[in-house]
Amino acid sequence: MKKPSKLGEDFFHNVHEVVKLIPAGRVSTYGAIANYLGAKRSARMVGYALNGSFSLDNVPAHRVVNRLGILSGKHHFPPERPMEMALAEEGVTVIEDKVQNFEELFWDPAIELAL
DNA sequence: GCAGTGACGGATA
DNA sequence: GTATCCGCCACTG
Repeated sequence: MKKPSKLGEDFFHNVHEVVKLIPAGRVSTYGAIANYLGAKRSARMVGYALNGSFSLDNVPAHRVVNRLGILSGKHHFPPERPMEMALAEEGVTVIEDKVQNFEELFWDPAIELAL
């Protein structure tokens, strides 16, 4: 038997996997990912997991924002490459730390991966 | 084991 | 829109 815990290393890993599945030019939210992983009330854990994503190069954490489309984690990015810039490079318009056209760019794993 | 903290979300005022 | 409170769970001291 594996670890019976709902959240743990698997959760941490799953978050990275889902984030890596986000197509360029699209964005997702902590809540959506948490919901997809079955921990919709643990959106905080998603943010925590993304914090560990800095150990990896394949995790585009800049595509993950809060439900308002605000770059909540921009303060955790290196000043050399802020989220706003990374998103702009992919065609996402960001004004004052907020994703414009958020509803259209929103990518929900629970929906996109369910098809 | 307990308290504080955190890249959140929702409800309430 | 802002402020406050609660819930949820992992990490750190």
